Amino acid sequence: MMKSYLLQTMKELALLGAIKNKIEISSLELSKKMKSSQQTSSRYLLELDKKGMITRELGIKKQLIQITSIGAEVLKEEFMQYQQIFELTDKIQFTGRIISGMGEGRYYTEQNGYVNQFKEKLGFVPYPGTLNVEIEHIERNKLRLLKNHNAIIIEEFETKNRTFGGVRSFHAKIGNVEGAIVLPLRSHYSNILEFISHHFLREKLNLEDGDEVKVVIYLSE
Amino acid sequence: MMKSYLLQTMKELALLGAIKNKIEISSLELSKKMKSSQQTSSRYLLELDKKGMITRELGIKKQLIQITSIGAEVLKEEFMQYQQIFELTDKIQFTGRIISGMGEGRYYTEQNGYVNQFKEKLGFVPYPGTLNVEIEHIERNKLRLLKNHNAIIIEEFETKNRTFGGVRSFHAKIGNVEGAIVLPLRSHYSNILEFISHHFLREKLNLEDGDEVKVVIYLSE
DNA sequence: ATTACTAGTAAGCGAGTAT
DNA sequence: TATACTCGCTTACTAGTAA
Repeated sequence: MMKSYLLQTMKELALLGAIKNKIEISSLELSKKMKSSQQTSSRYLLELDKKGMITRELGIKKQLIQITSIGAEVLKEEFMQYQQIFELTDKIQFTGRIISGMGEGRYYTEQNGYVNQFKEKLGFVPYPGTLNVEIEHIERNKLRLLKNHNAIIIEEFETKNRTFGGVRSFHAKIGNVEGAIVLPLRSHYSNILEFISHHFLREKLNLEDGDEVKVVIYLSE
Repeated sequence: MMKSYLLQTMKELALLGAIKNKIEISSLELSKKMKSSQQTSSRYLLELDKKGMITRELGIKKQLIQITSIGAEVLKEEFMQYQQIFELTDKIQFTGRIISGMGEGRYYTEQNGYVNQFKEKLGFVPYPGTLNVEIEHIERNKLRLLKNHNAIIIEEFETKNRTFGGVRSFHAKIGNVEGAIVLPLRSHYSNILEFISHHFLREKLNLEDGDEVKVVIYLSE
Protein backbone atom coordinates (compact mmCIF):
# COMPACT_ATOMS: atom_id res chain seq x y z
CA MET A 1 0.00 0.00 0.00
CA MET A 2 1.11 3.49 -0.87
CA LYS A 3 2.43 5.66 1.92
CA SER A 4 0.23 8.67 2.24
CA TYR A 5 3.03 11.22 2.02
CA LEU A 6 4.24 9.70 -1.23
CA LEU A 7 0.75 9.99 -2.64
CA GLN A 8 0.67 13.66 -1.71
CA THR A 9 4.01 14.15 -3.38
CA MET A 10 2.83 12.54 -6.59
CA LYS A 11 -0.29 14.66 -6.52
CA GLU A 12 1.81 17.82 -6.36
CA LEU A 13 3.91 16.62 -9.28
CA ALA A 14 0.78 15.78 -11.23
CA LEU A 15 -0.62 19.26 -10.61
CA LEU A 16 2.47 20.64 -12.28
CA GLY A 17 1.78 18.51 -15.31
CA ALA A 18 4.08 15.58 -14.58
CA ILE A 19 1.66 12.99 -15.93
CA LYS A 20 1.86 14.23 -19.49
CA ASN A 21 5.27 15.89 -19.50
CA LYS A 22 8.62 15.83 -17.89
CA ILE A 23 8.73 18.62 -15.39
CA GLU A 24 11.75 20.49 -14.19
CA ILE A 25 11.74 20.77 -10.45
CA SER A 26 14.41 20.92 -7.79
CA SER A 27 14.00 19.23 -4.45
CA LEU A 28 14.02 22.67 -2.85
CA GLU A 29 11.14 23.88 -4.99
CA LEU A 30 9.20 20.73 -4.28
CA SER A 31 9.84 21.14 -0.57
CA LYS A 32 8.19 24.55 -0.64
CA LYS A 33 5.07 23.06 -2.20
CA MET A 34 5.09 20.27 0.35
CA LYS A 35 6.00 22.50 3.28
CA SER A 36 8.93 20.37 4.30
CA SER A 37 12.68 20.50 3.97
CA GLN A 38 14.77 20.02 0.85
CA GLN A 39 16.16 16.81 2.30
CA THR A 40 12.73 15.35 2.89
CA SER A 41 11.62 16.11 -0.65
CA SER A 42 14.76 14.57 -1.98
CA ARG A 43 14.02 11.45 0.01
CA TYR A 44 10.44 11.35 -1.26
CA LEU A 45 11.61 11.51 -4.84
CA LEU A 46 14.10 8.74 -4.24
CA GLU A 47 11.37 6.59 -2.73
CA LEU A 48 8.97 7.26 -5.59
CA ASP A 49 11.68 6.45 -8.08
CA LYS A 50 12.53 3.22 -6.29
CA LYS A 51 8.86 2.20 -6.36
CA GLY A 52 8.68 2.87 -10.09
CA MET A 53 6.14 5.66 -9.70
CA ILE A 54 8.29 8.31 -11.35
CA THR A 55 11.22 8.50 -13.69
CA ARG A 56 14.02 10.97 -13.15
CA GLU A 57 16.67 12.47 -15.35
CA LEU A 58 19.35 14.03 -13.26
CA GLY A 59 21.13 16.71 -15.15
CA ILE A 60 23.96 18.85 -13.94
CA LYS A 61 21.40 21.34 -12.71
CA LYS A 62 17.83 20.35 -12.04
CA GLN A 63 16.11 17.07 -12.48
CA LEU A 64 13.43 16.20 -14.97
CA ILE A 65 10.62 14.20 -13.46
CA GLN A 66 7.73 12.37 -15.03
CA ILE A 67 5.11 10.17 -13.46
CA THR A 68 5.06 6.63 -14.86
CA SER A 69 1.93 4.82 -15.94
CA ILE A 70 2.05 2.91 -12.66
CA GLY A 71 2.14 6.16 -10.75
CA ALA A 72 -0.66 7.64 -12.82
CA GLU A 73 -2.73 4.54 -12.10
CA VAL A 74 -2.34 5.05 -8.37
CA LEU A 75 -3.43 8.67 -8.66
CA LYS A 76 -6.38 7.73 -10.83
CA GLU A 77 -7.48 5.21 -8.23
CA GLU A 78 -7.39 7.91 -5.62
CA PHE A 79 -9.36 10.26 -7.84
CA MET A 80 -12.03 7.63 -8.33
CA GLN A 81 -12.46 7.32 -4.60
CA TYR A 82 -13.04 11.05 -4.33
CA GLN A 83 -15.52 10.83 -7.19
CA GLN A 84 -17.31 8.15 -5.23
CA ILE A 85 -17.55 10.56 -2.31
CA PHE A 86 -18.60 13.71 -4.11
CA GLU A 87 -19.97 12.81 -7.52
CA LEU A 88 -21.14 9.29 -7.99
CA THR A 89 -23.67 9.48 -5.24
CA ASP A 90 -26.22 7.84 -7.47
CA LYS A 91 -24.82 4.42 -6.77
CA ILE A 92 -23.45 2.60 -3.78
CA GLN A 93 -21.33 -0.49 -3.90
CA PHE A 94 -21.33 -3.21 -1.29
CA THR A 95 -19.10 -6.19 -0.83
CA GLY A 96 -20.56 -9.26 0.78
CA ARG A 97 -20.90 -13.01 0.84
CA ILE A 98 -23.64 -15.30 -0.36
CA ILE A 99 -25.57 -16.99 2.43
CA SER A 100 -28.60 -19.21 2.51
CA GLY A 101 -31.85 -17.72 3.69
CA MET A 102 -34.50 -19.74 5.36
CA GLY A 103 -36.48 -20.30 2.22
CA GLU A 104 -39.08 -17.71 3.06
CA GLY A 105 -37.84 -15.53 0.19
CA ARG A 106 -39.46 -17.92 -2.20
CA TYR A 107 -42.79 -17.74 -0.41
CA TYR A 108 -42.85 -13.96 -0.66
CA THR A 109 -41.61 -13.60 -4.20
CA GLU A 110 -44.39 -15.87 -5.40
CA GLN A 111 -47.19 -13.75 -3.99
CA ASN A 112 -49.11 -12.17 -6.82
CA GLY A 113 -49.51 -8.97 -4.83
CA TYR A 114 -45.75 -8.54 -4.95
CA VAL A 115 -45.13 -10.02 -8.38
CA ASN A 116 -47.51 -7.62 -10.10
CA GLN A 117 -45.87 -4.64 -8.47
CA PHE A 118 -42.37 -5.87 -9.27
CA LYS A 119 -43.37 -6.25 -12.88
CA GLU A 120 -44.90 -2.81 -13.03
CA LYS A 121 -42.46 -0.82 -10.92
CA LEU A 122 -39.18 -2.68 -11.39
CA GLY A 123 -39.79 -4.04 -14.85
CA PHE A 124 -39.31 -7.73 -14.30
CA VAL A 125 -40.94 -10.80 -12.88
CA PRO A 126 -38.64 -12.23 -10.22
CA TYR A 127 -37.33 -15.72 -10.27
CA PRO A 128 -38.80 -17.27 -7.13
CA GLY A 129 -36.63 -16.74 -4.10
CA THR A 130 -34.18 -14.11 -2.96
CA LEU A 131 -30.41 -14.20 -3.15
CA ASN A 132 -29.15 -13.21 0.27
CA VAL A 133 -25.90 -11.31 0.55
CA GLU A 134 -24.37 -10.77 3.94
CA ILE A 135 -22.44 -7.54 3.81
CA GLU A 136 -19.32 -6.80 5.78
CA HIS A 137 -20.20 -5.39 9.13
CA ILE A 138 -18.49 -2.10 8.49
CA GLU A 139 -20.48 -1.53 5.33
CA ARG A 140 -23.69 -1.44 7.29
CA ASN A 141 -22.91 2.25 7.57
CA LYS A 142 -23.55 2.64 3.90
CA LEU A 143 -27.04 1.31 4.38
CA ARG A 144 -27.87 4.54 6.07
CA LEU A 145 -27.33 6.26 2.77
CA LEU A 146 -30.20 4.23 1.37
CA LYS A 147 -32.52 5.52 4.00
CA ASN A 148 -32.20 9.08 2.74
CA HIS A 149 -33.06 8.24 -0.83
CA ASN A 150 -36.35 7.79 -2.53
CA ALA A 151 -36.90 4.13 -2.94
CA ILE A 152 -39.27 2.42 -5.29
CA ILE A 153 -42.12 1.63 -2.96
CA ILE A 154 -43.83 -1.72 -3.20
CA GLU A 155 -47.16 -1.25 -1.43
CA GLU A 156 -48.55 -3.53 1.21
CA PHE A 157 -51.51 -5.69 0.24
CA GLU A 158 -53.87 -8.20 1.71
CA THR A 159 -54.97 -11.68 0.79
CA LYS A 160 -57.83 -13.49 2.40
CA ASN A 161 -55.40 -15.05 4.85
CA ARG A 162 -53.05 -12.27 5.87
CA THR A 163 -51.41 -8.91 5.23
CA PHE A 164 -48.12 -8.53 3.36
CA GLY A 165 -46.08 -5.50 4.38
CA GLY A 166 -44.70 -2.77 2.17
CA VAL A 167 -41.18 -2.95 0.79
CA ARG A 168 -38.63 -0.31 -0.21
CA SER A 169 -36.74 -1.27 -3.31
CA PHE A 170 -33.78 -0.14 -5.42
CA HIS A 171 -32.53 -1.23 -8.80
CA ALA A 172 -29.31 -3.12 -8.32
CA LYS A 173 -26.78 -5.34 -9.99
CA ILE A 174 -24.72 -8.37 -9.02
CA GLY A 175 -21.99 -9.26 -11.42
CA ASN A 176 -23.56 -8.08 -14.63
CA VAL A 177 -27.04 -9.23 -13.80
CA GLU A 178 -29.69 -6.59 -13.26
CA GLY A 179 -32.20 -6.92 -10.50
CA ALA A 180 -33.23 -5.13 -7.35
CA ILE A 181 -32.75 -5.23 -3.64
CA VAL A 182 -35.76 -5.28 -1.41
CA LEU A 183 -35.86 -3.80 2.08
CA PRO A 184 -38.91 -4.61 4.19
CA LEU A 185 -40.44 -1.42 5.55
CA ARG A 186 -40.99 -2.90 8.97
CA SER A 187 -37.54 -4.07 9.91
CA HIS A 188 -34.44 -2.75 11.52
CA TYR A 189 -31.13 -2.44 9.87
CA SER A 190 -29.86 -5.79 8.85
CA ASN A 191 -26.56 -6.91 7.47
CA ILE A 192 -28.32 -8.92 4.80
CA LEU A 193 -29.27 -7.60 1.39
CA GLU A 194 -32.06 -9.46 -0.34
CA PHE A 195 -31.59 -9.42 -4.08
CA ILE A 196 -34.25 -10.38 -6.58
CA SER A 197 -33.82 -10.85 -10.30
CA HIS A 198 -35.58 -12.33 -13.27
CA HIS A 199 -32.80 -14.91 -13.44
CA PHE A 200 -31.80 -17.78 -11.22
CA LEU A 201 -28.62 -16.21 -9.99
CA ARG A 202 -27.01 -19.08 -8.17
CA GLU A 203 -26.94 -20.90 -11.48
CA LYS A 204 -26.33 -18.00 -13.83
CA LEU A 205 -23.38 -16.67 -11.84
CA ASN A 206 -22.40 -20.05 -10.47
CA LEU A 207 -22.65 -18.88 -6.90
CA GLU A 208 -22.30 -20.89 -3.74
CA ASP A 209 -22.58 -20.00 -0.09
CA GLY A 210 -19.57 -18.05 1.05
CA ASP A 211 -18.71 -16.65 -2.38
CA GLU A 212 -17.81 -12.99 -2.37
CA VAL A 213 -19.93 -10.73 -4.56
CA LYS A 214 -20.18 -7.06 -5.26
CA VAL A 215 -23.61 -5.49 -5.19
CA VAL A 216 -24.15 -2.14 -6.87
CA ILE A 217 -27.28 -0.31 -5.79
CA TYR A 218 -28.69 2.49 -7.94
CA LEU A 219 -30.19 5.34 -5.99
CA SER A 220 -31.72 7.23 -8.86
CA GLU A 221 -34.36 5.51 -10.91
CA MET B 1 -1.51 21.91 6.77
CA MET B 2 -3.26 18.60 7.02
CA LYS B 3 -1.14 15.56 7.78
CA SER B 4 -1.43 13.16 4.92
CA TYR B 5 -2.40 10.17 7.03
CA LEU B 6 -5.25 12.12 8.59
CA LEU B 7 -6.49 13.01 5.14
CA GLN B 8 -6.46 9.35 4.19
CA THR B 9 -8.39 8.51 7.33
CA MET B 10 -11.05 11.10 6.58
CA LYS B 11 -11.32 9.81 3.04
CA GLU B 12 -12.05 6.30 4.35
CA LEU B 13 -14.69 7.66 6.68
CA ALA B 14 -16.22 9.66 3.84
CA LEU B 15 -16.37 6.55 1.67
CA LEU B 16 -18.50 4.95 4.35
CA GLY B 17 -20.88 7.87 4.20
CA ALA B 18 -19.58 9.91 7.13
CA ILE B 19 -20.16 13.24 5.40
CA LYS B 20 -23.91 12.91 5.31
CA ASN B 21 -24.49 10.57 8.23
CA LYS B 22 -23.11 9.45 11.50
CA ILE B 23 -21.37 6.18 10.94
CA GLU B 24 -20.81 3.44 13.41
CA ILE B 25 -17.24 2.24 13.32
CA SER B 26 -14.84 0.82 15.84
CA SER B 27 -11.18 1.69 15.81
CA LEU B 28 -10.44 -1.94 15.01
CA GLU B 29 -12.67 -1.89 11.94
CA LEU B 30 -11.13 1.35 10.80
CA SER B 31 -7.67 -0.09 11.28
CA LYS B 32 -8.48 -2.90 8.86
CA LYS B 33 -9.48 -0.38 6.20
CA MET B 34 -6.32 1.60 6.87
CA LYS B 35 -4.07 -1.43 7.18
CA SER B 36 -2.73 -0.35 10.52
CA SER B 37 -3.27 -1.28 14.15
CA GLN B 38 -6.25 -0.56 16.34
CA GLN B 39 -4.11 1.79 18.44
CA THR B 40 -3.04 3.82 15.45
CA SER B 41 -6.59 4.23 14.21
CA SER B 42 -7.68 5.28 17.65
CA ARG B 43 -4.96 7.90 17.66
CA TYR B 44 -5.97 9.13 14.21
CA LEU B 45 -9.55 9.58 15.33
CA LEU B 46 -8.43 11.48 18.40
CA GLU B 47 -6.32 13.77 16.24
CA LEU B 48 -9.13 14.39 13.80
CA ASP B 49 -11.50 15.14 16.65
CA LYS B 50 -9.03 17.55 18.22
CA LYS B 51 -8.67 19.37 14.92
CA GLY B 52 -12.44 19.69 14.59
CA MET B 53 -12.58 17.56 11.47
CA ILE B 54 -14.94 14.98 12.92
CA THR B 55 -17.42 14.69 15.74
CA ARG B 56 -17.63 11.61 17.87
CA GLU B 57 -20.26 10.13 20.11
CA LEU B 58 -18.78 7.51 22.32
CA GLY B 59 -21.40 5.08 23.43
CA ILE B 60 -20.95 2.08 25.62
CA LYS B 61 -20.20 0.06 22.54
CA LYS B 62 -19.04 1.64 19.31
CA GLN B 63 -18.56 5.23 18.46
CA LEU B 64 -20.63 7.29 16.07
CA ILE B 65 -18.53 9.43 13.80
CA GLN B 66 -19.45 12.21 11.44
CA ILE B 67 -17.26 14.50 9.39
CA THR B 68 -17.75 18.18 10.21
CA SER B 69 -18.21 20.88 7.60
CA ILE B 70 -14.58 21.85 8.14
CA GLY B 71 -13.50 18.30 7.43
CA ALA B 72 -15.74 18.05 4.39
CA GLU B 73 -14.20 21.28 3.11
CA VAL B 74 -10.72 19.79 3.35
CA LEU B 75 -11.81 16.71 1.43
CA LYS B 76 -13.54 18.80 -1.20
CA GLU B 77 -10.37 20.79 -1.69
CA GLU B 78 -8.48 17.58 -2.24
CA PHE B 79 -11.08 16.37 -4.71
CA MET B 80 -10.80 19.59 -6.67
CA GLN B 81 -7.08 19.08 -7.02
CA TYR B 82 -7.64 15.64 -8.47
CA GLN B 83 -10.23 17.10 -10.83
CA GLN B 84 -7.61 19.57 -11.92
CA ILE B 85 -5.33 16.67 -12.74
CA PHE B 86 -7.74 14.37 -14.51
CA GLU B 87 -10.79 16.31 -15.61
CA LEU B 88 -10.41 20.02 -15.88
CA THR B 89 -7.64 19.81 -18.37
CA ASP B 90 -9.34 22.48 -20.41
CA LYS B 91 -7.97 25.20 -18.19
CA ILE B 92 -4.73 25.88 -16.42
CA GLN B 93 -4.26 28.30 -13.59
CA PHE B 94 -1.12 30.27 -12.93
CA THR B 95 -0.11 32.43 -10.03
CA GLY B 96 2.21 35.32 -10.71
CA ARG B 97 3.10 38.91 -10.10
CA ILE B 98 2.57 42.01 -12.19
CA ILE B 99 5.75 43.43 -13.67
CA SER B 100 6.47 46.24 -16.06
CA GLY B 101 7.44 45.35 -19.57
CA MET B 102 9.66 47.52 -21.67
CA GLY B 103 6.82 49.25 -23.42
CA GLU B 104 7.18 47.24 -26.59
CA GLY B 105 3.85 45.55 -25.92
CA ARG B 106 2.13 48.74 -26.88
CA TYR B 107 3.98 48.93 -30.16
CA TYR B 108 2.92 45.45 -31.16
CA THR B 109 -0.69 45.63 -30.01
CA GLU B 110 -1.20 48.71 -32.14
CA GLN B 111 -0.16 47.08 -35.39
CA ASN B 112 -3.18 46.66 -37.63
CA GLY B 113 -1.89 43.32 -38.81
CA TYR B 114 -2.30 42.02 -35.29
CA VAL B 115 -5.36 44.03 -34.29
CA ASN B 116 -7.45 42.74 -37.17
CA GLN B 117 -6.60 39.17 -36.34
CA PHE B 118 -7.26 39.65 -32.62
CA LYS B 119 -10.66 41.07 -33.49
CA GLU B 120 -11.50 38.23 -35.81
CA LYS B 121 -10.00 35.29 -33.94
CA LEU B 122 -10.20 36.36 -30.30
CA GLY B 123 -13.24 38.58 -30.54
CA PHE B 124 -11.91 41.84 -29.17
CA VAL B 125 -9.77 44.80 -30.01
CA PRO B 126 -6.98 44.98 -27.45
CA TYR B 127 -6.31 47.97 -25.32
CA PRO B 128 -2.84 49.07 -26.37
CA GLY B 129 -0.13 47.35 -24.41
CA THR B 130 0.28 44.02 -22.69
CA LEU B 131 -0.06 43.24 -19.02
CA ASN B 132 2.98 41.23 -18.07
CA VAL B 133 2.68 38.59 -15.39
CA GLU B 134 5.80 36.94 -14.06
CA ILE B 135 4.88 33.45 -12.99
CA GLU B 136 6.47 31.54 -10.16
CA HIS B 137 9.47 29.68 -11.40
CA ILE B 138 8.05 26.30 -10.54
CA GLU B 139 4.94 26.97 -12.58
CA ARG B 140 6.97 27.22 -15.74
CA ASN B 141 6.39 23.49 -15.89
CA LYS B 142 2.75 24.12 -16.57
CA LEU B 143 3.68 26.12 -19.64
CA ARG B 144 4.66 22.87 -21.25
CA LEU B 145 1.02 21.87 -21.11
CA LEU B 146 0.24 24.80 -23.38
CA LYS B 147 2.64 23.51 -25.97
CA ASN B 148 0.59 20.39 -26.52
CA HIS B 149 -2.64 22.18 -27.10
CA ASN B 150 -4.04 23.78 -30.17
CA ALA B 151 -3.59 27.47 -29.83
CA ILE B 152 -5.40 30.18 -31.69
CA ILE B 153 -2.81 31.08 -34.28
CA ILE B 154 -2.22 34.71 -35.09
CA GLU B 155 -0.45 34.66 -38.46
CA GLU B 156 2.70 36.55 -39.25
CA PHE B 157 2.39 39.53 -41.58
CA GLU B 158 4.50 42.14 -43.25
CA THR B 159 4.45 45.88 -43.44
CA LYS B 160 6.57 47.91 -45.79
CA ASN B 161 9.17 48.24 -43.04
CA ARG B 162 9.43 44.82 -41.46
CA THR B 163 7.95 41.41 -40.73
CA PHE B 164 5.90 40.66 -37.62
CA GLY B 165 6.12 37.08 -36.41
CA GLY B 166 3.29 34.69 -35.73
CA VAL B 167 1.83 34.32 -32.27
CA ARG B 168 0.13 31.47 -30.44
CA SER B 169 -2.75 32.62 -28.34
CA PHE B 170 -5.21 31.31 -25.75
CA HIS B 171 -8.32 32.79 -24.24
CA ALA B 172 -7.60 33.70 -20.65
CA LYS B 173 -8.87 35.55 -17.64
CA ILE B 174 -7.34 37.70 -14.91
CA GLY B 175 -9.62 38.45 -12.03
CA ASN B 176 -12.93 38.43 -13.82
CA VAL B 177 -11.70 40.17 -16.91
CA GLU B 178 -11.63 38.21 -20.14
CA GLY B 179 -8.74 38.49 -22.51
CA ALA B 180 -6.02 36.33 -23.97
CA ILE B 181 -2.42 35.46 -23.49
CA VAL B 182 -0.07 35.71 -26.43
CA LEU B 183 3.00 33.55 -26.89
CA PRO B 184 5.39 34.58 -29.66
CA LEU B 185 6.09 31.62 -31.95
CA ARG B 186 9.76 32.38 -32.13
CA SER B 187 10.77 32.44 -28.52
CA HIS B 188 11.92 30.11 -25.84
CA TYR B 189 10.07 29.39 -22.71
CA SER B 190 9.76 32.46 -20.66
CA ASN B 191 8.50 33.03 -17.16
CA ILE B 192 6.42 35.95 -18.35
CA LEU B 193 2.85 35.71 -19.56
CA GLU B 194 1.71 38.53 -21.80
CA PHE B 195 -1.96 39.24 -21.33
CA ILE B 196 -4.06 41.35 -23.65
CA SER B 197 -7.60 42.54 -23.10
CA HIS B 198 -10.07 45.02 -24.44
CA HIS B 199 -9.79 46.82 -21.09
CA PHE B 200 -7.04 48.80 -19.44
CA LEU B 201 -6.34 46.25 -16.75
CA ARG B 202 -4.03 48.18 -14.48
CA GLU B 203 -6.85 50.63 -13.95
CA LYS B 204 -9.82 48.28 -14.05
CA LEU B 205 -8.31 45.86 -11.55
CA ASN B 206 -6.27 48.50 -9.76
CA LEU B 207 -3.04 46.64 -10.32
CA GLU B 208 0.46 47.72 -9.48
CA ASP B 209 3.82 46.13 -10.02
CA GLY B 210 4.37 43.31 -7.57
CA ASP B 211 0.66 42.55 -7.07
CA GLU B 212 -0.18 38.88 -7.11
CA VAL B 213 -2.71 37.77 -9.71
CA LYS B 214 -4.20 34.52 -10.84
CA VAL B 215 -4.31 33.85 -14.56
CA VAL B 216 -6.65 31.20 -15.90
CA ILE B 217 -5.84 29.99 -19.39
CA TYR B 218 -8.49 28.19 -21.42
CA LEU B 219 -7.14 25.43 -23.59
CA SER B 220 -10.29 24.66 -25.52
CA GLU B 221 -11.75 27.38 -27.64
C1' DA C 1 23.47 26.03 -8.10
C1' DT C 2 22.18 21.30 -7.35
C1' DT C 3 21.39 16.16 -4.98
C1' DA C 4 21.70 13.36 -1.26
C1' DC C 5 24.59 11.31 2.67
C1' DT C 6 25.22 11.26 7.84
C1' DA C 7 23.74 11.77 12.31
C1' DG C 8 21.05 13.36 15.99
C1' DT C 9 16.28 14.38 17.15
C1' DA C 10 11.33 14.06 16.71
C1' DA C 11 7.30 11.69 15.41
C1' DG C 12 4.80 7.60 14.49
C1' DC C 13 3.97 2.85 15.39
C1' DG C 14 1.87 -1.22 17.72
C1' DA C 15 2.17 -4.81 21.70
C1' DG C 16 0.60 -4.97 26.15
C1' DT C 17 -2.79 -3.62 29.04
C1' DA C 18 -5.87 -0.53 32.17
C1' DT C 19 -10.42 0.97 32.13
C1' DT D 1 -16.73 -6.62 23.86
C1' DA D 2 -14.99 -1.30 23.37
C1' DT D 3 -11.28 3.02 23.75
C1' DA D 4 -7.02 4.68 24.62
C1' DC D 5 -2.90 4.85 27.81
C1' DT D 6 2.24 3.62 28.40
C1' DC D 7 6.47 2.42 26.52
C1' DG D 8 10.06 0.46 23.76
C1' DC D 9 11.07 0.26 18.91
C1' DT D 10 11.04 1.97 14.24
C1' DT D 11 10.43 5.38 10.90
C1' DA D 12 10.60 10.02 9.42
C1' DC D 13 12.52 14.54 9.86
C1' DT D 14 15.94 18.25 9.26
C1' DA D 15 20.57 20.60 10.05
C1' DG D 16 25.03 20.17 8.45
C1' DT D 17 27.68 19.23 4.77
C1' DA D 18 30.11 16.40 0.93
C1' DA D 19 30.13 15.87 -3.87
